[in-house]
Amino acid sequence: MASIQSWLDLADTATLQGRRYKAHDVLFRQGEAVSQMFMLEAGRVQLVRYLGDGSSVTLHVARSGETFAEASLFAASYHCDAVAETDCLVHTVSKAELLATMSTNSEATLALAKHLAFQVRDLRAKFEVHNIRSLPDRLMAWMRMHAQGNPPVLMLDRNWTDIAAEVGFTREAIYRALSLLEKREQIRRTKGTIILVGEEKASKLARMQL
Amino acid sequence: MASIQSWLDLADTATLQGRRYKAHDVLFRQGEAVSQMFMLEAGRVQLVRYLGDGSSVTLHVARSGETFAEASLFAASYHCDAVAETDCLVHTVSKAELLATMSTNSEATLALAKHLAFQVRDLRAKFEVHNIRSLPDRLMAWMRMHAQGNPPVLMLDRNWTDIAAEVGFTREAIYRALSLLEKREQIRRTKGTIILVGEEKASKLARMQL
DNA sequence: CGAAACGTTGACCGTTTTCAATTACAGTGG
DNA sequence: CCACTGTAATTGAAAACGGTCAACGTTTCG
Repeated sequence: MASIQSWLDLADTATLQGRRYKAHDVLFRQGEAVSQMFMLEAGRVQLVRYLGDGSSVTLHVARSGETFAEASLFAASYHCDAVAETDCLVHTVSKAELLATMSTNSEATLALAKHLAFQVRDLRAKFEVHNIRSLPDRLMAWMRMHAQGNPPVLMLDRNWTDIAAEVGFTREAIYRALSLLEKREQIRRTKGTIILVGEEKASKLARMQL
Repeated sequence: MASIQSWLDLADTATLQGRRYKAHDVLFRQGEAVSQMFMLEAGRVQLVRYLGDGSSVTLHVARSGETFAEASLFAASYHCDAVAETDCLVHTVSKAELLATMSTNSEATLALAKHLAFQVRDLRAKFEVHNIRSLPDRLMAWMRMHAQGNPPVLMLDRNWTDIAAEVGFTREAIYRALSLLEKREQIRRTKGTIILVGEEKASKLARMQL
């Protein structure tokens, strides 16, 4: 949230408006002229594109803390619909104001670029993890990515149900994978933390047992 | 490729250097001071982070046409290794030059922001598709996302093997899904193109047969 | 205190992966 | 113009894997 505020802060604070929507409310429609960008404080917003024949594709589901419609800043009209999936609270910034600010204040633009660059890096990393088919492997990759220190230790600040969703498997499957990894001695579980055991030590055991 | 060039063009063209690497060559190492950013013209580059215990995680695999290490522009040192997976041709831009240009030329910064914003939008969309579990559904979503016109038609410029990889399933599974979708009349295949049949017409049939 | 959410494990079942085999082409050299 | 070769497109069958359902103990929180 801190990083998100950072570049929005650069816009004239006065123009930053908070606004509430109820579930199913429409924030904007495909084709409408772009008037503002958004930062979701709470709730979920669905971005959907409608095709010529009436069918649709969900392009993204924005969650609390995210900004969205950034690309619209560079387009004349929105290229998808934004509909509140739940009640939500968003902050809106006028496109015109933002562009005005950025044309003079290069620092503001840099802040935006930075925000986006990190976003890209994170999304790519997430994507890489999701490309791993095997559950144990994917989970290990996810844990490695979030672990720190030597040996790598993972601090669990969220519950496994959440993590399961992020990793892209069901809660149950994750638990099974966890106990498998523990049996293979690739990880060691303690209340609130997970220690990732080094390849060398673990892989020998794993190969024998399986 | 056009859009990628667009913001690199804004950097002093003289400083834009082409450079070749052979497979396994190292472009930069984690911890090194950031000196440049990259645009991959051809080949594949792996971005890998090493952990304290020597194990590693792949953060991303850059492919031809992509830029990478954009986030490093805002960091003092690279946070991962970049290793050529194949022989490749990259364009490099000095970080110092780029920052200098951007501090005065707000247009250049906006161009970068635009490039990144589109990247974010595309990645999110890709991600959304990958979150669909069912192969037929995911494939339909992918096709809808890439189709144009009414009825939505998909022009096949790549072979299915490639597409299968992008969609996140094996080649064989995709073929099976294709024939299933055709049987259900959700799509109609002809040499080089696929027509997406409207929900209404197709879904009735599908429900009966299954 | 009780309901709801979280953590955990087992069994069963449907979908995908794998492995294997076959067909369809496009380009190549004779 | 044809046999020849390699890659893409298909389809089949068996095995592996994760989803779903079910059951139960444990926390959490109003």
